[in-house]
Formats: sequence, C-alpha cells, structure tokens
Amino acid sequence: MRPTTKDLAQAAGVSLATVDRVLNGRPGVRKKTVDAVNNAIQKIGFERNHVAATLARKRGYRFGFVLPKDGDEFLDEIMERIREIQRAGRAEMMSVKTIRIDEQDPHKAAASLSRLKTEDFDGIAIMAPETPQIRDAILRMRERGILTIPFISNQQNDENDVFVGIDNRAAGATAGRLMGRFACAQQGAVAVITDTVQARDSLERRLGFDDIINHDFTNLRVLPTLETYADPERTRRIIQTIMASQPDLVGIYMMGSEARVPLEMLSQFRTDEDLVTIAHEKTPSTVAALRDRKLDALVAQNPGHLVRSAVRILRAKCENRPTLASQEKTRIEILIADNLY
Amino acid sequence: MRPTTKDLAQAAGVSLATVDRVLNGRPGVRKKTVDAVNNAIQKIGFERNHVAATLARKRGYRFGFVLPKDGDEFLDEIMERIREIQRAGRAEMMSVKTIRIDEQDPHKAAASLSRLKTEDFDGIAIMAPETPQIRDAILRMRERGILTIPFISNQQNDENDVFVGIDNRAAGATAGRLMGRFACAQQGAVAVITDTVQARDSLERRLGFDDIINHDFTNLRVLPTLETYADPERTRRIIQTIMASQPDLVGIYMMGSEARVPLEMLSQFRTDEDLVTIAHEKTPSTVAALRDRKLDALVAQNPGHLVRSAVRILRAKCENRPTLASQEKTRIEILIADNLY
DNA sequence: AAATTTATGAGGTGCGCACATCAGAAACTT
DNA sequence: AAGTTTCTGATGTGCGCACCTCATAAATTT
Repeated sequence: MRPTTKDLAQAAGVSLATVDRVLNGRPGVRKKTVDAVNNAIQKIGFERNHVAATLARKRGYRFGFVLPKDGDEFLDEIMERIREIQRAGRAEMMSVKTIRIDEQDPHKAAASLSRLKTEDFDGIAIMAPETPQIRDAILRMRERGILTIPFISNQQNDENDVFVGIDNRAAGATAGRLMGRFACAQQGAVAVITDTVQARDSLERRLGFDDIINHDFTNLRVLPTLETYADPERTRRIIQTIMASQPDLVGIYMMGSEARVPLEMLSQFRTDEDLVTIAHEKTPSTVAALRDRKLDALVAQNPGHLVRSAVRILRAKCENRPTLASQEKTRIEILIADNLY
Repeated sequence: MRPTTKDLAQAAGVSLATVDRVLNGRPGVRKKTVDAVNNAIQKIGFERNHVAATLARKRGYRFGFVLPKDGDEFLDEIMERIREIQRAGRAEMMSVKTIRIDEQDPHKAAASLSRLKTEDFDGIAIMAPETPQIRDAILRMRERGILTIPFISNQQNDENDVFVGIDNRAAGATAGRLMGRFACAQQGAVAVITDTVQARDSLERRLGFDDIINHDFTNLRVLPTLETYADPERTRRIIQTIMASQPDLVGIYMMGSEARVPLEMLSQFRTDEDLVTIAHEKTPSTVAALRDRKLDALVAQNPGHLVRSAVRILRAKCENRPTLASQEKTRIEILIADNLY
C-alpha cells in the first residue's frame, strides 16, 4: 500500500497539520521540522496522491492563454485546440480561458496583462512579441505571484528554463536543408518572404536558414528577406517583382506563419514546376497547397501539442512536480504530401 | 456549480444508488429507469468528475503492455517510455506493467496471452505479429472481458476502430517521396532492405513506397525486397552483393525498424556520397548516422507518444469517455539532421 | 521570570464518487 | 391471490487530501 499523509505524519513524528503545512509550503514551520518531514518523505517513499489533492482543492485549476487579438490561420488552429482542452478539462477539474491582447499596441497589451489577477488564475501561458512594455508587464505579473510561461514566441531567456515552442533557428535550418536538397544542385536564387522581420522568431529562422544554405548549398544564393506586412496587395507586388527580376529563381521560402496570402499570389504566377516552395505551419491553406503540389514541404509545430504541453507544464508547476522532459520538447515537424495526418 | 450525482439523482427522480448503477453499467435497472437517468444527464448537463471517481475506486487503473521478448533498439525506446510513465503514473493512481512474449513461437505467445487475468488488468495494449494463434488468443481475451487495443503492429482491422501506431502504407509513401526528391532525377536502382517481410507492416510500407516511386519517380527502379533475418553476416553479404551487382544504385531504403546492422555494414562500403539512404525509427544508431551524414532521412513514429497515447486511450475506454482524436493520431515524422530534437 | 511571539497538535469538514447492504416496492408467475 | 423474482431506495463508509479553527507547547524577547 502506498504511504499516505497519515503514514508520513507518523514517520516524521509530527501531526497531520504540520505535514500539510510542509507539503503545501505554508508558513509557520521551523526549518528543523521541515527537514524532519522531508527526510521522512525520502525514508518511507511518500508520494502525493494528486488525484486526491485535486479533489480536495474543490476549485480545480484555472489557466489562461494570452494570445494576439488578430492573427492568422495558425492562431486559429491554436484556438481550436484550446477549445478542445476546455471541453476535456471540465472532467479534470480544470478551466482554461483565453485573453486576447492588441499586439500592435504594446501599451494596451501591457495594460491588458496588468489587469490579470492572481486570484483568477493559477497559471498563464503568454504568446506575445518581445517589447520592453510587455516584458515589464510580465515581470510585474511574476512579482504579483502569477505563474507565467512563454508560449510559442519566446521572450528573451530570462532564466526561465521552460518555453513551449520550437527552436526557431533549428526550424530555419530544417527549411534550409530541405530547400537545398529539393533544389538538386541547381544554380540560382532563393527568395525569403515573411510578414515582418520585427519578431525575434523571424530573425532566428533566417539565421538558421542561411547557416545551412551558405555552408552546405553554395549553389544557392539567398536574397534579402521581403516583408509583406500581411498586406495582400504588397505581397502580390513583391512576388511579381521577384519573379520578373530573378530569372534564375529556384526556390521560395515563406518564413512567417501566415503563408496563405503568399501562396495565393504564387499560384497566379507559378508556371515553373521546378520552383521549390517551403512554408511554415500546418493550416487549411498550406495543407491544400501541399496536396496540390503548390508547396513542396512544410516546417511545422503541432498546435495541439503546444496547447496541451503548456497546460501540462502549468499544472505540474502548480503541483510542484517535475514534467516529462521528453514529452514537453516541441518537435519541428516536416510535412509533405504523404505524411499529412 | 457543476451538477453532481446528487443533483442528477434528484433531477431523474431516483436515488443515488440507482444513479450509480446506471453510471457504472451495473445490472438490475429497468430500461425505463435507465432512460430516465440518461435524459436527466442531458437535461442538467451532468458530467462525471473523473478525479473524484478515480479516487473513490481506490485501486486505480492497471494497464499492461504486451511486447516481443527480443527486439531492436526501437523496442528499447518503447520500454524506456513505458518506464517513464510507470514513474509518473504512481501519482495518478495508475500502474503499468509489461508482459514479454516470444513472438517467434506463436503457440507460446498465445499461451502467455491466455494467462492474463481479467482481475489483474483494466486494459492491455498488444504489440504482436498477426498470426492465427495470436489472433485467437486476443479474441478469447476479449471474451473474458479484457479490454485490449492493438499497439504499433496492427491486427487486421477487426471492427476495432482504435489503433495506436502509424499508417504504414503512408509511412512507406513518405519514404518513397523523400527518396525520389533526394535522388534528384538520377536514373538508377533503389534497394529495399528489411529484416523480414512476414510482418504486415513491411508489406504495407513496401506498397506505399512503390506507389510513389512508380507513379512520380519513373527514373528510379525499385529492386525486390531483401531480407536480413536480423542476421549481421547475412546483412553484410546482402549489402556487399547489391553494391557490386548494381552499378547504378542510387538509393537504399531500410524498411524495417532495425536499421542498426544495415547501417554499420553500409558505412563499411559506402564511399559514394550521393547514395540516398532512408531508414525508419529514431534510435541511437539512426540518430548518429543522421548526424554523420550516413543517413539522409528518417521516417519515424514517436515512442513516447505511442506509449502515452495507448495509456490515454485505455484509460478513456475504462472511464467510458471519448478521446481527443486530434491528439491520438500518431504522426509520421520526418527527421533529418537539423530537426533532431 | 513574566510576557510575547512563534510552532505545533488535535480535530473536524467536505470534495464527488464507488461500493456494499438490506429492506421494501413493484413487476411478474403460477 | 399468494408467492417469486426483479427493481429501487435509504443509508453508510471510505478514498487521500486541503483547509480551517482553536488550544497548547515551545522558543524568544523583555
């Protein structure tokens, strides 16, 4: 039989009340006593029963996801997965809310974060661009005692070991290697398109991409990054220009998470079936493009995994419990027409 | 406040005892009464609290994994993940055991299965080749009331919708497409090596592989499948022969889950850096080969995901609860040197 | 040594459900 | 109509822990 708190109290020579204080980090226990309890935990191999603990807490766990107010198809996928976990979470005594922030306006965004109260959330996953205002707001949240973790967009590594999302440099490198291999030693130029290079994510992807191309595929010439600002008309012009001005264009790397518009524009111009196209994230648009052979490969992170991983990590932190590292590492997925699940 | 069983009893106009009987499918309730309770469930939106239910059951959930007695590195990975979940499972009131069967001897294997008792397991995931004896043994287990699901190796689709593992035909197709693209329109032969074609898995992979090559890459000629029977010496001879007899060899597809030995042998012969090599499963050997550029790509299924998915599905079935389909679909992963996580 | 300030103990309640028992009611037999 | 059989209700116990209160013991200060 597994030892219970009662056994632990007896083994430590203290009362249940003290065991409770130690286990839940409540104040009013001498260090000596704390140590005695911890020793007893080791000795009898006590392990909390989280099932019972959750039940006893009544008010389960309340988590939040901070997301940009307006986003692309990838964000839609994320939200759909959050909705899934909301439904499933009820039976596990867990509630999940989303908070949308205006990422165009750092002040408003920071203000939204300031409004989040400790008593409403046990933990929050934050997807937000890295601006001074937002970074400050997050720091102040932490000071108020709110548990936060960065989600998808990494905030500069503030000693905070956890991060739910992919290594964007490696993702860029992956795209680079695929581009190089698929281009089959042709000589030529590769265009790189994204919505904006403001984001750290874009920078890192570009670095990784360049690393590989410059090192292993010297037959290719990477052009400067083109920014669409998520504007369809501008995107059209960019693509038109690049197709006309670069006769030896062999590939296009759509580096942002919004590939829908570039893909649409591309399909109007693309006649050359040899053009290698690579984009990010699995969305209805990119999946359709992959099936229609308008896209050769996708470098993606799984939205469902991201959301569930964030929730598992928040919960583990609340319960003061380690996570399975192997499970929480977000994979950089490569998708082609044949392994679309 | 969420409705509880007490609320449900009141809404249905029955007692708690009857609610319990209906909820847990116990006998001794008239159909009319069952319907009344179910209607009330709909009406008040009752949802079981699984946390409380698990606690009340005391004896948590006991699951088993049936695995081959001797296996390759991939199986080692699987077992490591099972060990992980064993540790983590204690706190969730869940125990996981492994049962090793002699897959070379169908009779002994079937006998091992027959020995599994209903009272020892709430559910079992079975990885076993599809032989008449084993299929019968599994059927008899089901009759005894043991919950089983196929694991990694699919048993012919016996109306059983769930299956934890990948679509091997799609996996073969994925390997085929990568082979075709990486071969860059060279004319030549592609060798296919596996331990044995007995398994349904091998057959399906080969079908998928051929589909793609024959349809989209007519420049390639796929050779007959070579069987190594997991014998190093035989593997050496096979590879030696193929390298000598096929001067236009452009690629090798290692189709089985045991790529270690072929990779070792290959590294002794391979001088031609243009040979495209593709294998299955992420193991220490294949990862090292990928890093050393001895391997170009890996088509893999994630062992941790397989194990956890099996456990989640078994648990959901025990609790008579749906699973998140999007989560339980095992992805066909493509790994190259840059996205090794 | 007395007065405070901590630490700890004792004990209780409730979370939502599983599981068991027994008596009485309702539905069928003959 | 009496006897069986099949249902259903009433009631209780316990799962392992969180969280609370109040009283007393121990350590610290004055």
